[in-house]
Amino acid sequence: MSEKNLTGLDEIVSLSKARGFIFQSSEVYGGLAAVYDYGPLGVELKRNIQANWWKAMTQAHDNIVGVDAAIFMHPKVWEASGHVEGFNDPMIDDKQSKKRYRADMLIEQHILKLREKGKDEKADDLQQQLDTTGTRKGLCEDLYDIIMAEEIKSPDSGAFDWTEVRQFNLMFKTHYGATSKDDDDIIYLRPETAQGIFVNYKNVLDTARVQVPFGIAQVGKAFRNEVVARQFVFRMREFEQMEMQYFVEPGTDEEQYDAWLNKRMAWHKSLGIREKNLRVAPHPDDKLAHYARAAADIQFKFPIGWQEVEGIHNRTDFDLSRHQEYSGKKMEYFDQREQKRYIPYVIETSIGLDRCTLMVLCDSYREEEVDGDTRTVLKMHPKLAPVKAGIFPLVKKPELQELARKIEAELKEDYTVQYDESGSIGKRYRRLDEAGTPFCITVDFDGLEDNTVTIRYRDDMRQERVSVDKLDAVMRDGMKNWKSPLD
RNA sequence: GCGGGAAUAGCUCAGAGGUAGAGCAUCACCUUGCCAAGGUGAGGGUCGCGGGUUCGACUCCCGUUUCCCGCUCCA
Repeated sequence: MSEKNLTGLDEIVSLSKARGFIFQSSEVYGGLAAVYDYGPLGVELKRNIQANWWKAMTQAHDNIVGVDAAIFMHPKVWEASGHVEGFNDPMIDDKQSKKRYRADMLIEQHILKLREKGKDEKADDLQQQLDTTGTRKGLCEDLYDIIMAEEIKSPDSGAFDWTEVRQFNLMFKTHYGATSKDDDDIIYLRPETAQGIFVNYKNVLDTARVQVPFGIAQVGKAFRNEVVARQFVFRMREFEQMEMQYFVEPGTDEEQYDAWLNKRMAWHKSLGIREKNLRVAPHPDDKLAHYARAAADIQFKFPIGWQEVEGIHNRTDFDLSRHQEYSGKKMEYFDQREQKRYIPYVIETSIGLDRCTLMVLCDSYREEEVDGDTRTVLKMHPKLAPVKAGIFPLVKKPELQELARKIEAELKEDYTVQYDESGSIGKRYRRLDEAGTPFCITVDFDGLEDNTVTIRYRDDMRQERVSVDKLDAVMRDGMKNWKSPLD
């Protein structure tokens, strides 16, 4: 059986639309950039992944609990977290070299040069102007005016060919309150779900009878005004995170970090993702985020290259300390046994649900040659499949329809199933191959005599004769013992 | 954000200054005894959107939106 490798996301995008996994948002109005909607198959797949994660993180551990925090949060949260400060840089682009600079840094360098040349008076004047930016026309305009007036040139190209100054704030703003229009009433759509966990850390500690080390898990939407949002659902402006923050005693954080990195990698494999397409990529120390002591990505080999699906971070006590500072509320944990007090360190596991869904689609997508014909099939783990079984009468005869409907009604109790009697039997098999459906059940006339049906497997198209009573058990086994087809 | 390319039916695409086609998909009826290709028919597009040129624009020009590739950016 020969196969074609994906060379880009095109096939996935087409299939997603044609079969109803993922659509572009507001398509009838021309689409909204970097926003996507999940269709009937997509929502099932996504929810299955989410449910699997939730179970693996909460149910499977006795010291991890869940929360569901609101998207809106007090604006001070984002001051404490560092997002307000960190996302407000005014940037300017050199049109010649295509390089981007922080506008205020350009001016500061220029001032330094002036001082080197002994033009202190001029430098003082500029410094004064720089210190008062935002008081004349506006932050960006004031900076731009200085650069224009001083004819500051690009450090790289020496060109004087600038775009205007723009602010890249990655947080979405909105107004809180129906009549609000003042800047005072601005709140943000959360750029990460983690803060919803940190601000509830005390509540959980006080109510859930947990002791360090313990974890809080959450699934929810987050929003970022990415400068470049692209590549289908890989980088979206509205996306869903599945996060777990694990609170540990300082000093044990490195060990816990390693442990969680391993556990999370194991989870990805448990989804049936092929090992050759997974890897861990540690962040070099100089690339670490402001809050992190150590960080690594779990990456998947997408058709567009190795890309991050999940991040594991040692966030230290940065977040809790900052919230203690900004809120004035104690974030310490008191260890009764050791009689000591400390602010816990936090190990974060943060995975993009949309990226994970895309990963499953990419990893399972196959185009196979079958008798000179191309079969498109999604060989995903059966437990993730949007539709678990197709149920077909071999031909459209009332007796067969009746038994097929009866089987459908029974299986419906526990599985998502699809009844189909249109077209040839082969066509129906192939149709569900594209939806990743692991089992197809076909009712024929022999079966009316001995209460048996044919079950056909998606991965190898193998067929088996089974008793109707055993269907549930056969499917259960098939799901439990499934192994990713090697290629 | 910059540079380049693209946008025609649900999907993949052809076409062309005189108001659009194919394959697949969808639906109906017939057929069909286990791997997409049987028969008959049907639905579906103001050719991304807005302007302009023209007797006439899907086609030419301008703008805009969206997507793709590269750069840039990326908590």
